[in-house]
Amino acid sequence: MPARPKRRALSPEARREAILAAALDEFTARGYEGARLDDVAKRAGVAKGTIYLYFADKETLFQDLVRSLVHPVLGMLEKTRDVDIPARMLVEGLLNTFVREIYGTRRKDIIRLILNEGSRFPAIAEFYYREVVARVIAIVRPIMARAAERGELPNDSLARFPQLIIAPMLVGIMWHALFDKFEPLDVPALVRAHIGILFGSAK
Amino acid sequence: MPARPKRRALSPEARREAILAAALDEFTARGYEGARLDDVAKRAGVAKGTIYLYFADKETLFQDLVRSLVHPVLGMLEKTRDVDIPARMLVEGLLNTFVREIYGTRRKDIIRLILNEGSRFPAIAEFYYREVVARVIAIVRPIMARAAERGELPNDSLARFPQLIIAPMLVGIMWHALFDKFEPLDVPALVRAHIGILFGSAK
DNA sequence: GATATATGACTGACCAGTCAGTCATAATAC
DNA sequence: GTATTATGACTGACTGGTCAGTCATATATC
Repeated sequence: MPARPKRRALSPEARREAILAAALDEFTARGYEGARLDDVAKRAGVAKGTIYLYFADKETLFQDLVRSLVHPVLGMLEKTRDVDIPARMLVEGLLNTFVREIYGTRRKDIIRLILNEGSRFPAIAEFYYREVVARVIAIVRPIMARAAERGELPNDSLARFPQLIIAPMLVGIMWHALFDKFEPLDVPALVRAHIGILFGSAK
Repeated sequence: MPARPKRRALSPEARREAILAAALDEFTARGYEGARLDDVAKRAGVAKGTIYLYFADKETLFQDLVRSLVHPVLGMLEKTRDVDIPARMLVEGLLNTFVREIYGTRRKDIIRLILNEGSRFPAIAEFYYREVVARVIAIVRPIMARAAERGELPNDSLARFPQLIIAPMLVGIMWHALFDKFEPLDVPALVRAHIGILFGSAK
């Protein structure tokens, strides 16, 4: 039990994590431009110069932050590839995972950060599109098309517009950030209602 | 045809409009923090000091900009109040208006600005919630509830979560700003597909 | 004591907001 | 109608403060 952590008590990896965690807090609270590296440093318990030992500059810090939080999700995605399951099961799995692993965690803040700052960071937008959005669509689309052929779905709308599947989740994230204090939104219930509309209410 | 516009060629109102138009461009392109008033002035063909003759400060300029673009929509809303029409007709009208008057105009940039900066401008978020979001919900909810009772809708999901109605539009706006260059999205078709899912495809 | 790591005072660029001065136009005088 | 004076909208150089990024120095580690 180290009574008081001496300097350099943390491993380089742990220090990097501490800086990323602090950066998440600051970027989330103030946006990219508004976040100050002095505050990130203070929050991470580190001097400002130390940040520059781990990250080239503010933009790299931001991009590495996004990547570090998006990466684990890519692993989950891999598991869902090349499966042949009923459409409803896929969508329920996808949305439940989303509620649990993204809406229920700090990752929702990353989604918001990407949506908010993405147009000013083409590299981030492209990275996210290529690594996440395109992959999810590539998984979902053929399964929805098959479901439409089989008559599990009344038509091919979801195959043509897989965006319709996650749209309510994104709105849930935005609502939570902007309007929850005026009118709280029960996002898990929202998602259940959404699934009911897409596939007909379960009995 | 004035060969070269003399000083004070514009009416005060026109000058105010010019500044707001320039501000829309700059805030849209760079976000609130990123926008520089020097650039707004240059774009409006005005000296920086002039901006301060019309607006108290940067924040006021931003808020007045949002209000000036949201205001006309409030008028449209009024016309939709206290009607008793079939749910499908209301939703189609609402979404078509959205596509035409918001997605098809610069107003979509205002929506994005509100979604992006709203959490850092509680005044804006509250204004937008109270003046727009809450009103739309107040109009839509009873009509959806009635439709559910009448059997026009299979259940009361849309009455409980009117957010499900506009969610695809918001995703359309975001997609357009972030991912359209990688994979274009046909938003009017998206909306038609969405209506088909909500109410069953029209024959 | 040599190397690796960390610090935080410092620098320079940047930018919101200011204000003394300008000048086109309006008002008044003749 | 012309000259003189007054007005205030407009200008842009300037100021004060902020903050990303640097680097000489300090501290830990072996």
